[in-house]
Amino acid sequence: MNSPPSKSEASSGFELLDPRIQRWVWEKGWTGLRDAQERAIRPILAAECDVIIAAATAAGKTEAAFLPALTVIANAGEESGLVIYISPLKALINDQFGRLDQLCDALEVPVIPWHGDVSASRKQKFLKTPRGVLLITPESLEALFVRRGSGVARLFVETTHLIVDELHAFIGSDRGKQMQSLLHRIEVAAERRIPRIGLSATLGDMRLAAEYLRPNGADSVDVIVSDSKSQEFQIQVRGYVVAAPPNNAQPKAAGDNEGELAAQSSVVGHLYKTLCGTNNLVFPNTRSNVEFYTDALRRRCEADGRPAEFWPHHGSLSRELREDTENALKDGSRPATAICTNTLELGIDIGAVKSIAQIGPGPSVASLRQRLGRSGRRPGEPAILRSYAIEHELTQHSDYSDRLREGMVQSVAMIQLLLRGWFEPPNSAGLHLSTLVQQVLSVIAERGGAMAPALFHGLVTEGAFAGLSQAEFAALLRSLAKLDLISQDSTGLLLLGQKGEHFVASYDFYAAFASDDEWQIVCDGRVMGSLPISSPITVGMRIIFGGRRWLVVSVDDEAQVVSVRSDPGGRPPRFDSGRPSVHDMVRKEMRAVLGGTAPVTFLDSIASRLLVEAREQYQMLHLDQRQIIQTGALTNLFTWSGDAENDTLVLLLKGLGVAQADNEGVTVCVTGSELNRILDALLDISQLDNSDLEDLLKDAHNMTRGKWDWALPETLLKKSFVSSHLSFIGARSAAGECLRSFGHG
DNA sequence: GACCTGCTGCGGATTG
Repeated sequence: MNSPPSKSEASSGFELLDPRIQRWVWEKGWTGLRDAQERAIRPILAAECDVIIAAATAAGKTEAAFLPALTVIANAGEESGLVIYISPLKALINDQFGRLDQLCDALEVPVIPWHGDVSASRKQKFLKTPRGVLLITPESLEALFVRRGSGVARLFVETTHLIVDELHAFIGSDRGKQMQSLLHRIEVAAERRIPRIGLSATLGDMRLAAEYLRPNGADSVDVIVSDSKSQEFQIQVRGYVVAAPPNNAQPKAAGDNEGELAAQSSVVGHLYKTLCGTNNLVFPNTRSNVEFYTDALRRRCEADGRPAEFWPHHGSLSRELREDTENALKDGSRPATAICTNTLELGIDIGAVKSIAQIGPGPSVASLRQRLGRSGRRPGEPAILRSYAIEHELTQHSDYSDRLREGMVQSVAMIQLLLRGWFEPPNSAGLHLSTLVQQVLSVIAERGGAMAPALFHGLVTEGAFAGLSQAEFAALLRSLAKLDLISQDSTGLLLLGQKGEHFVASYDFYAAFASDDEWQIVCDGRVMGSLPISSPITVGMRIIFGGRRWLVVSVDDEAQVVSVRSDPGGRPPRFDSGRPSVHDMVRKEMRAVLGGTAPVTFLDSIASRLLVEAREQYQMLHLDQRQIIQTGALTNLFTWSGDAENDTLVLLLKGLGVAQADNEGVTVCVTGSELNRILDALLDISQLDNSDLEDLLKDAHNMTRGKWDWALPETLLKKSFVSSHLSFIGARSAAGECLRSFGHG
C-alpha cells in the first residue's frame, strides 16, 4: 500500500474530510489531493455558498465535489442528508455510480442512479428512504415533480447540495433553462436555499457560468479554476483539390461528380495510411459522411486482408452498434479508429486516442477544442489534429465562396482562434419561452392547480425566466387557455385543460427539447419530400431542395408545409441544407487570414497554395477596402459577420422591402433591387431603434424551434426567437460598415 | 440548426 499523503500536503483541507474518506484516498494510492480538490473542501463543507469547479479532466472534478459533500452527508446521521447530482447523460450517471459505489459503501451512504434505464424497484427503494446520493437526469427530475406532486417536498427536504455536472453542456439551451428551473423548484419544495455546485471543463467566461448557476447571485459563487499545464499541439491543415469537370462551360452541378469522388478518395487514402495501427477519432461533420468514410476505410482494410479497424458512431445507430464501437476503442488489445459525430465529443470514457481528424471545418471552435482534448492524454504525448480541406478548382463560373476558399480559410481561422485560447461563449441571453410553457404545465400538474400570480412569482420573478413582464406572462397564459392546454375554474385556479392533460400524461413531456421534425415541400399540390428547415422562411424567399432552386409561394406554420414553384433565376448555392451557425469572431478572423501576408505555419503544400490563391482573390476584389460588390443584378455584401448577424440583416432588408436577400455565409447576396435602394435600406438599418424591430419582422415565418414554441402568442414567439437566434446590434453595425466602405454614412 | 441529449406507471405473465 502507498503511504498516506505527507503532513504538509494534508495540513489544510484533507484532514477535514471524514476519516473513512481519507482512508479511501490513501487506498486509491493517490499521493495527495489535486489543487482544485483541495480548494473545494472548505467552501463545500461550509455549505454556505455556491461553487463552480472548472478543471480539464473529468477525474479530479467529481471527486472535488463529492469528497466534501459526502463528508457532510456521512455526518448528518442515519435519517438525513441528500446530495442530488444532475447529469446531462445517462452514460455519465452509470460511470459516476461505478466510481462512488465503493466509497459510499464504506460510508454506509446509499447511492441511487435514477434514469430511464434504471429498474422501478431500485427507484422504489429510494422513495422509501430518500437519503444518500441521487444521480439523476433533468428529465427524470421533471417526471418526479409531475408524478409525485405534493409528495416531492418530502423527497427533497433533506437536500444538502445540488451538483450539476458538465455545466457548459446546459448553458444557453432549452434544456439548460429547464435545469435552472428545476434547481429553483427543488429549493421551493425544500423551502430554503440549497448550495449549488457546478462542474465543468474550463469554461471561457466564469462570470457567465456563475450567473447561470445562481441567477441574481453570481457574486457569491466561489469559482475554483484548476491550474492545468498547457498542452502541446501538433496541427496540420491538408488541402485537396476537386478538378473542374472537363466541360468548363457547364455550371458546377450539385451532388457527386468524378472530381469530388477522386478528392474524397485521396482523403480516405491518407486517413488509411496514417491512422492504421493506432486509436483515433475522425469527425466528418454529418451522419451520412460517417457512413461514407467508414465504408470506404473498411473496404481498404478488407482489400489488404487486415481486420477492421474503423468503426462508425452516431445518434441514428442502434445502441448495440454504438457500444461495439465504444468497446473497440476501450479494448486496447487491437487498434481502433471511430468515425463519428459529436456523440463521441463528451461524456463517455473511451480512453486516450492518438490523433483527431477533422474533415471540413468543425461546427465551432468550442467543439474543436473539446475534440482535441480527447487526444494526447498520456504524459509527454502531444494532441494531434489533422484538418482536411476539400476545395474546388477555380473556373470562370466559380463563386465567391470558392474563390476565397471559404471552407479552408474557416478551418484556418478556427485553428488560429483555438491556439489563442478563444472559443464561442454560450448565448446566455436566450429567453427559451418554449421551456416556460413546459414549466407552467409541469407546476400546475405538480400542485394540482395554481393561481396565476403564484406561477408568475415562482417561475418568472424568482425563477429561471426573469425578463418577462406580468402583461406578457398573462398573454402567454391566455394563449395556453385558448389552445386548451390550461383552463380556469370559478375561483381563478388554473388547471390543466383537456389537451394539457393529454400532453402531460405522455412520457415525452419530460424532455424540454424536441426531436427533429421535417417540413413538407409541396409543388403544385404534389409532395416532393421533406426537409429539416433551419432559417426563418418568408414568402418570396428561395430555397434549395434536391439540388434545385425554388421560390416559396406560401408557408403553413401549423401544418409545417412549404409550397414552392420552380424558380429558374439565379444559380444554386453550394449547400443543400443549412450549415452550423458560424460565430462573428470566426468571420472576423477569416478576414484577417485573407488580408494577412504572413505564412501560416501549419499548412501542407497544397493548402499553402490554396491560401496564396485565396489571398490573391481577396486583393484582386479589393476586399480590404470594399464590402459591396455589384455584378449585374447581383449585389454581394461582404459583411464579415457571423450567421446570427447575417440572418438578422437579411430579415431586416426584407422587412424594408428589398426584393431578395440570402445569407450565403461569406456574403449576403441581394438580387432584384437597385443598388440605391439597397444603400437606402442599409442606411435605415444602421440607424434603427430596437422599437422598430417588431414591425420589421412581421412578415417572417418559421420561427418555431423549441418544442412548445407553437403554443406561444405571436409576439412572445418572436421575442424568444430574437433573443436566441438574432443579433440586432451586430446587423446594425454590419450595415454601417458596408455603407462606410462605400463612402456613405 | 450541422450534431446531440432524454422518458412513467401499470397490468399481466412468470418465477421463487
